[in-house]
Amino acid sequence: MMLTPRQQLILSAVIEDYVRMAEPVGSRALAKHEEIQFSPATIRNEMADLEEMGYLTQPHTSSGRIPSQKGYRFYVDNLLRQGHVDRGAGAFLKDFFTKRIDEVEQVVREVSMMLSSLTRQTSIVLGPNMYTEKVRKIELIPIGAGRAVAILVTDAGHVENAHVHFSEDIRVDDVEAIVNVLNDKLVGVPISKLRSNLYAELAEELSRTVERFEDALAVLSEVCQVTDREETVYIGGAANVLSQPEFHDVEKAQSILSLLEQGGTVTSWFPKDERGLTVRIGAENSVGALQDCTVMTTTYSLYGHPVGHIGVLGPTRMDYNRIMQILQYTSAALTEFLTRWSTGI
Amino acid sequence: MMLTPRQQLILSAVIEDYVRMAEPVGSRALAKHEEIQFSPATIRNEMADLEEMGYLTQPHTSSGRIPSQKGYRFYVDNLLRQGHVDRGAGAFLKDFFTKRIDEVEQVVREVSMMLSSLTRQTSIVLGPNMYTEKVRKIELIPIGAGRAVAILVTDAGHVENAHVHFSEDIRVDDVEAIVNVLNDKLVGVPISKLRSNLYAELAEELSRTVERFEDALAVLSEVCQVTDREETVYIGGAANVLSQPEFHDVEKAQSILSLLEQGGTVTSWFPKDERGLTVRIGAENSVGALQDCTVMTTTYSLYGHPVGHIGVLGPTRMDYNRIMQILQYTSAALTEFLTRWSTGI
DNA sequence: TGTTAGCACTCCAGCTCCGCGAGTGCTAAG
DNA sequence: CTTAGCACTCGCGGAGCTGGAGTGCTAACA
Repeated sequence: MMLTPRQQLILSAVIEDYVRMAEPVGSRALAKHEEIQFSPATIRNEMADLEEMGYLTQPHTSSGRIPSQKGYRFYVDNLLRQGHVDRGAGAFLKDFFTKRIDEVEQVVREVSMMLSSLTRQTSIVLGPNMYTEKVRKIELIPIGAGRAVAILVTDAGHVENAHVHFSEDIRVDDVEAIVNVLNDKLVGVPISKLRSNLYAELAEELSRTVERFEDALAVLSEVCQVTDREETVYIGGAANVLSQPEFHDVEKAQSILSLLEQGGTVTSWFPKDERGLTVRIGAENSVGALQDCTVMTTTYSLYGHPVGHIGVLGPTRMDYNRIMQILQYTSAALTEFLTRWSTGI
Repeated sequence: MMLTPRQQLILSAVIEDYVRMAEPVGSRALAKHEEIQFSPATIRNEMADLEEMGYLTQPHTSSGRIPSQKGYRFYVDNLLRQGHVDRGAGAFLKDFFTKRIDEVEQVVREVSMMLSSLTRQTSIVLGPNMYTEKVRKIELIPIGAGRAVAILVTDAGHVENAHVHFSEDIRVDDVEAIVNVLNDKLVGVPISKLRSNLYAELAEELSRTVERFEDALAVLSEVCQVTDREETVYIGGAANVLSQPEFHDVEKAQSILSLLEQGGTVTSWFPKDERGLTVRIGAENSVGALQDCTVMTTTYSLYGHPVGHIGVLGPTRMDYNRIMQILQYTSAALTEFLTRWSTGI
C-alpha cells in the first residue's frame, strides 16, 4: 500500500503542476519535468496505478489527472519539502514586521490584510484573547442618570468596558466602596479566573461592605462578563475567493462568502487546544460549504501560551508549501511582536 | 421636454417591472398591467419616444426596454410614491427595534445585518462619531516599564483608549499631576474641540505644572488623537452582491467586494454635511466600480446633530421605493434609540 | 388627430452537428 | 521493466439552424 519513490515523485509533480495551472495534468506535460526521466507511457502506467489507489482522479476518460483529496493529504503528510519562505514573500514579510506599530489591534488587522495579499487567498485571524493576562485596574465612571461605565485594564494594557445601570439615588461613597472592593480582590487575578470561583466570594464581600448590594452585584456581573467577549475575527481578502477558478461558480462562492460574514461561526474552524500547524483538506472541514476548500491554520503565542490563531482559506488546490511557510513565519513574528509589546519594547 | 402623464405612467411601469424581473420589458407585458389601458402598439410608440429622450434603452433592436440611468433618476425624483414600509418589513423592523440592547456598538452592528437581510442588498453603516459628545473623564493607568494606558470617557459613555510611553523613571506624582491638569481643563469640552485651540493652552499649562514635560506632552497628544479615530464601518451582506444577476459577472462582483473590504474608502461614499436621504445612481457615484450600482444613504442623529450614516448598496436596478422606506424608518428608529440610550433609558 | 390591428423584419437564445486536439489504454517490441 | 505506436475517447469551440419575443411601420378606424 506504500507508494514507491517514483510514484511519490509523480504524485507531487501532478500536484505542483495542478496547483499552478488549475488544469488536469497529462502524462506528456509531466514528462517534460526535469526530475522525471521516464517516457509518457511509463508515467501513464504509474498514474493509472495512482488513480486505482485513490490518489488521483480523472474528470473524464481521456483527460489529464487531478489530485484527489487523499492525494493532497498524502502530499501534505509525506511529500512537502520543508523550506523557507520564497524570496519575494520573505522580503515582504521582513519589511512588514519591521514597521513599528504599537496597537495590538492594529497589528492583528494588518496581519490579516498582509496574509491575504501575500497568499492571494482569504485570511482569517483571531485576535489575541486575554485569558492569561491579569487584572491591572478596575474603574467605575458615572455618566449621570444612574449609569456608569465599568472599565477593566489588564497588565498587558488591554482595555475593556461595559455599561452598568444603578439605582438613581446611589451615593458616591457607595460607588467608591464598590470599586475599592473590586480592585482589592481582583487586581492580579488572571482574566480566565474572573468568572469561576471568585464570584461567590466577592458577592459576599460586597454584601458586607456596600449598602447598595444589588448595584454592586450589577457591576460585578458586568465586569466578569468581560471574560465571555468573543475573540475578534479579522477576515482579509474575502474577495480573493472569486479569483480562484474553482469558485467562478457563483453559488459556491456565495456560500463561502456568507459563511465568512458570520464572524462567529468562523471561530469554530480553528482547532481548539492544538498549537502547531493544522491543515484541513476538503471534507476534513466539517462545514459543508468548505468541501472544496482547504483551511490551514496555526497559532501565535504570548509567554508560551497560544493566545490567537491565524489561518488561510483557499481551494484544495492551494500552494501548500508556500502558504505553510508564510503561516509559520507569520506566527513566529507575531509571537515575537506580542512579547516585545507586552514587555514594553 | 416634460413627460406627459402617460409617459410617466409607462416609465414607472417599465422600471417597476424591470426591478422585479431583471429582464427587458416589452410592450405586451406592459399592456397587461391594470393601470395601463392602451394597446401594445400605443405603448410601443410611447416607449420609442421615451427612448429618444434618453429615459429608456434597448439592449439590442427588438428586445424590450430597460431604464437608463436618466430614467431611474427621473423616477426617483418625480415618480416615487412616498409611502410606508411594506407589511413584512414593517413587522420585522418593529420587532427589531423593540429588542432591548444597550451597547451602542452592538446595535449598530446588528442594524447593519438587519438592513442587509431585509433589503437583500449590501448594507453599510458608519458607527456614530462622538464629535458632539463631551469629555467626562480622563484616566492614565500605568502598566509598568514606562508604559501607561490613557483612557477617555465621554458623557455618553463611549470609551476610547491609547497607549503612552513614558521615560522609565517618571514619578507617580507626575502622572497624577498630568491627569489632574487634563481633567481640569478638558472635562466638559466637546470632542470636536479637543484638537484645535486647546492644545497650545494645555501644553503651556502642563509645562508649568509638570516636571516631566515631554511625557506630559506625549499623553496630551495621544488623548487628542482620539479625535482622529475613523468612524467604524460595518458592512452587512456583502455576499448579497453575488445574488444579483447583474453581478454574475465575476469580475464586476470582485471589484465591488474588494472596494467594500477597504473599509476606509467606503466612508467617502457618504455625502458629507447632508442629512436627508441621498440617492446616487450609477455614474453619479464617483468610484468607477460603482457605475452599475446605486448607493442610497441617510443619516441618524443625536440631539439634532447627524452622528452617523446608514446606507444600502445595490445594482441600479434596485427597489428604490422599498429601500427608501426602510432606510427612513431605520434612521428614525436609530435616532430614537440613541436618544433613549444617551439619556439613560 | 390619436389609437389600434396587422405584418414583415430583427435578433437573441438555445440546439445540434462536426472536427480538432489532448490525452488515454493497450499491445507488442526492445 | 520500459517504451514506441496506435486506435480510441471525450470535451471544447465554432458553424449553422430554428423558434420566439419584440420591434417599427403602415394603414384603417373612431
